[in-house]
Amino acid sequence: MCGRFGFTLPSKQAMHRFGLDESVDYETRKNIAPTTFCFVVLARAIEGGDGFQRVGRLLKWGLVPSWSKDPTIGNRLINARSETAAEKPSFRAAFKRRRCLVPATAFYEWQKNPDGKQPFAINLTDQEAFAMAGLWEHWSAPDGSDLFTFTILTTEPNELLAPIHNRMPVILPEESWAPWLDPATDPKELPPLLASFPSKAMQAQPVSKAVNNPANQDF
DNA sequence: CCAGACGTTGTT
DNA sequence: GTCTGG
DNA sequence: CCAGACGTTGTT
DNA sequence: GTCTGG
Repeated sequence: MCGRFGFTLPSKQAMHRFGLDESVDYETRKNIAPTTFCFVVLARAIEGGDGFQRVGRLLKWGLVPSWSKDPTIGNRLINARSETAAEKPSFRAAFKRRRCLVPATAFYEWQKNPDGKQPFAINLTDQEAFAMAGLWEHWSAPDGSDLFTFTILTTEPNELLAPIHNRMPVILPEESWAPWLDPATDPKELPPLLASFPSKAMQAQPVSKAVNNPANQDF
């Protein structure tokens, strides 16, 4: 799965890396936990024209369905299975029209062994920032305020991740970013985008258990 | 018709 | 054990 | 994902 | 919101 990740690319460079037309400033973080506001990339329709622009936004990690009465459901919907998200009531509306990229420079997985759990950091061998596949949603609070949330899609682990964990986040190759973001993409074209990323371009290293505490940013 | 559920992970 | 919060 | 909290009554 | 179950 993906319950923790890091994103250390500064705002200005992220605009270039992800081809953004508009964005927001944020603090880089090595240790990003669920329920916090995170930098995501989504599509915004061009007014009076065709197509869309890519915009950067800060959304809360943990998807709250628009019909939910209790927004704390988001604490448990930090991931969505890519195999079933198109059908699940909590995710299907977002899967159709509100897909997003979740930029990261690493994600963390915990490997169970006889001594306990060993955290691993996984990133791209070339150290580039990458994009995890996400879904976002809008929830209106009873008091009229708005809450924008997102979740990260998961898939089968590749050869690198299999010894560590039984799920991994969906990582989108660059050529998949546009069709994933485009609300007009034919739904039939989406499942092939969600395959496990090739392990040859990735590396995993054990890291300090200091990562366990979301308050720790240095380890 | 209304009421109630709607999710993921991992562990057992 | 199970839930909430970061 | 992990960390941290969790509750009532009655008695001392 | 939408589906399932009674």
